[in-house]
Amino acid sequence: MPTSPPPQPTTAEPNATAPVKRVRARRGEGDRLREEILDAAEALLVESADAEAVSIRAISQIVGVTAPSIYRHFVDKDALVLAVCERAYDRFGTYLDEGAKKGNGPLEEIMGRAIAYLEFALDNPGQYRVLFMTPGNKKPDSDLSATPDATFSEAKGLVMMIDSVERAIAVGQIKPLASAAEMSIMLWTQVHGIASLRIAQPEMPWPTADAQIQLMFTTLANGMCANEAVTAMDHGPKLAKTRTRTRS
Amino acid sequence: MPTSPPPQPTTAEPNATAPVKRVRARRGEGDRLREEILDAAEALLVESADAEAVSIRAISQIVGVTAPSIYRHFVDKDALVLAVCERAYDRFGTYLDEGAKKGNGPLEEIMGRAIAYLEFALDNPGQYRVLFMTPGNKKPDSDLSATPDATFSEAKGLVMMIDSVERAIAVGQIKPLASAAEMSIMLWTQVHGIASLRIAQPEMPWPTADAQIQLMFTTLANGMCANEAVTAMDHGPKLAKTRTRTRS
DNA sequence: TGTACATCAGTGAACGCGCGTTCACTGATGTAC
DNA sequence: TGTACATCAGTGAACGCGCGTTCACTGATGTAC
Repeated sequence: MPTSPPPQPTTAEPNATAPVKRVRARRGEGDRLREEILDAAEALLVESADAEAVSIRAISQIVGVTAPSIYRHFVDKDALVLAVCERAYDRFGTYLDEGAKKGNGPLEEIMGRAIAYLEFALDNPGQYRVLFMTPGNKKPDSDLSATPDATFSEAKGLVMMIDSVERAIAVGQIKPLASAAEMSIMLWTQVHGIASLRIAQPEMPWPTADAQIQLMFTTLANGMCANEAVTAMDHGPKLAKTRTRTRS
Repeated sequence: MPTSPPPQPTTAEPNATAPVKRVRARRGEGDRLREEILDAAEALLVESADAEAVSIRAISQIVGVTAPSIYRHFVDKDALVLAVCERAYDRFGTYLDEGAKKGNGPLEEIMGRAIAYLEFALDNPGQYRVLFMTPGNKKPDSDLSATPDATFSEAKGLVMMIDSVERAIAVGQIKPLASAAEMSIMLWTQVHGIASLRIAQPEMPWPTADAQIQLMFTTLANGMCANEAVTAMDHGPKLAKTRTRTRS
């Protein structure tokens, strides 16, 4: 049974208009604000994909609450951003899984995953940016060194991809040009390349995303070079002097 | 003939030690500080590839000058950052051209360019980040709409790449799976994918950059799928409902 | 050669701003007796 | 059923900080006479 709204203090209208006039959460409903804060933070992240333009004050204003009340739900700003990322990351993972489920057979799973990846990234450029285009502390530092192999298994999507590739190789759908892990990473970097360049340089006259991913598939399927040209490609290390840049 | 240093006010040592004690530039040498400012700004950009942690104050401190003197050389911070980017962009372009020159024949030019691209990106992650991993105003907005086709011709490296691909197709080294422009963009996104993911996620246990680009070449050369699997790849549009995201 | 003066590279103090965060508080809600 | 009280969601004022930028200035350098 809905309780009657509390009388407004002194301001003009008692109920509607004005900046929303939040109804204060009930005793057990503390988590409601928490979710609203996350929503607002994510919204800010999306519209101004612009770095950390997201501020505690802006978030609190959207939610219709004062800045300090955020600290009742998150110990500090980092914790908030982390929570936003985790939520987005989870949704991303779920979306990829759904994409994979659409196909039957490992090759179609892989394609489904790649397509879902690109869809999610282009539909959620702000989230994609913080998750995959920005260096640094998405996860608390302690976690990183905690489990040595966790770095990759944390990237759950990649693990699933490796699994699909292994099966595709076993079934004979994919040539084992390298280990399943290396090939999965290649697929990841390729689709990430499309997504991230489009996001970072939206003003460029790109082909449609569809054309791009189709060309990627076609090239993977057919190979790009005439046979007599292939020999040109086989000589030792390609990169000179480059510092490794892994585990800086 | 070196003029004798001016007497120090009251502080301890008259000449050495202490934070460097800049010699003030001569009459015509105003541009010396300008270059030093650019160097410092770029250095900051590199070491803290972390967004715009670069501040006027930090720059001026490195150069050994007070903050306001920067405004004698750049009208505001945006102009400074823009100048840093332009300088880096020029160097990048030069480096790519050198990489291309090493090979003979269009296919080797393409590979040389791709390899140089990855080298530059991994050796200059800070610069690469601002140039290709961060959305927004690298160029003054006016320029963007000025010349309609300038958006791509501004990306000089891509234009050169398209040229190489055209020649490679003409010579029969590359199969025309799509237009030269589309294929060039694909090559760009692929190598960007490798570079940008390594830069954004340095803590991941990546294969060596060399292994990655070799696998990319190999895959482009050979195709990745067994022939009987290829048919699975040919069906209409792949992406659902994704908003176009170009020219937002 | 000597002096007065214009030039101009760089200074030092200050501005207003938005930020993350703290602190003591208010007042509605539910509970114990 | 009625009252006193603990709980706890949210407030309002204030903090210190680093930022980009401005302003009037200083004082060495080069030039004109």
